[in-house]
Amino acid sequence: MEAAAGQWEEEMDLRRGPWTVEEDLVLVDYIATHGEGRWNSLARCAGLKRTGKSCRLRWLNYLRPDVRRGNITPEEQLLILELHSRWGNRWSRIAQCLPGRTDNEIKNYWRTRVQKHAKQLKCDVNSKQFKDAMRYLWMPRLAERIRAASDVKNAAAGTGGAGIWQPPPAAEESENAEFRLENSSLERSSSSELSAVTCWSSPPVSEVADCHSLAMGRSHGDNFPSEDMIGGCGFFSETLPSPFGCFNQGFPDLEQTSWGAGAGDNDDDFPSENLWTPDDAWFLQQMLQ
DNA sequence: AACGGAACCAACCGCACTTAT
DNA sequence: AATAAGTGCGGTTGGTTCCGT
Repeated sequence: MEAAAGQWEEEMDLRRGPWTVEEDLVLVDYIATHGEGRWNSLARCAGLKRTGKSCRLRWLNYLRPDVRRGNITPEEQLLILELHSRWGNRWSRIAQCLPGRTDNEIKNYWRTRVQKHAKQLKCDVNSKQFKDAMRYLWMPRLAERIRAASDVKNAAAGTGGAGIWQPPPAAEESENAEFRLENSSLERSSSSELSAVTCWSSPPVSEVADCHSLAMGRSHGDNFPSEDMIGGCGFFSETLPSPFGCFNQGFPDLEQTSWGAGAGDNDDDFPSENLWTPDDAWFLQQMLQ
């Protein structure tokens, strides 16, 4: 039977490339009736000239009813940055914490938006410099935006103060809680917008300093960050203790860095605002001194 | 209006791991 | 126990869209 499946794939003139509406309908109908799984036989039985892999990918990334489409919200951006700092390129794991988002979507977001900003800073996206810039500039700024937006919303609604988004719990705790959006203060409103508010702040020096000893001596190469590192630190584990300990390995030549986003930078991370401002340059200069 | 480059994203590929035979 | 098939994941590619010139 299994051998027959392989033979079938060889003999069939398998389609590749973008899916047609007809193919989507066939796949959705078939899964609605028979359920998902056993993708190779599913593809065959449904009469789709696609590999099982292709069907699975199409279903998971696009056709599944709970897939969220549309722009990544600031709250989601913040969560992605935070989780990536913990887990590295564990896209599927990160995606589990953002209901409705797929690993592919998050991966694409990272590769396009985040790496673009790294490029602006003329440093590698995995470099310590960039991670610190994210941590001490980008993330607080995102949090501030979220908070400001919420303040406006609350003022309009006449509701009370915003909740505070605490730094994610220690990994041991979060392994269970997984700080999913739906269970956190980032809960979605019925208008499908994230209603709650967050207040991000840099970790206290002492807290991160505790992590430092664990983080030291480890390279970012293999399986970064390691599980024990996560468990031991809990929060922002792999950085140096304080903002003033950052960038001490040298930041790209600030004079030559294009702090403003380039032409055509219209992404919604900072609408009508550049990510790296001259103020940031000053801030980083102070750190380097 | 046309062109070119950048950005975006759906889909594919290869590999590793798990499960079934 | 060995092998094949199924599944999941991260990396990469290529087509499309957007935007500035």
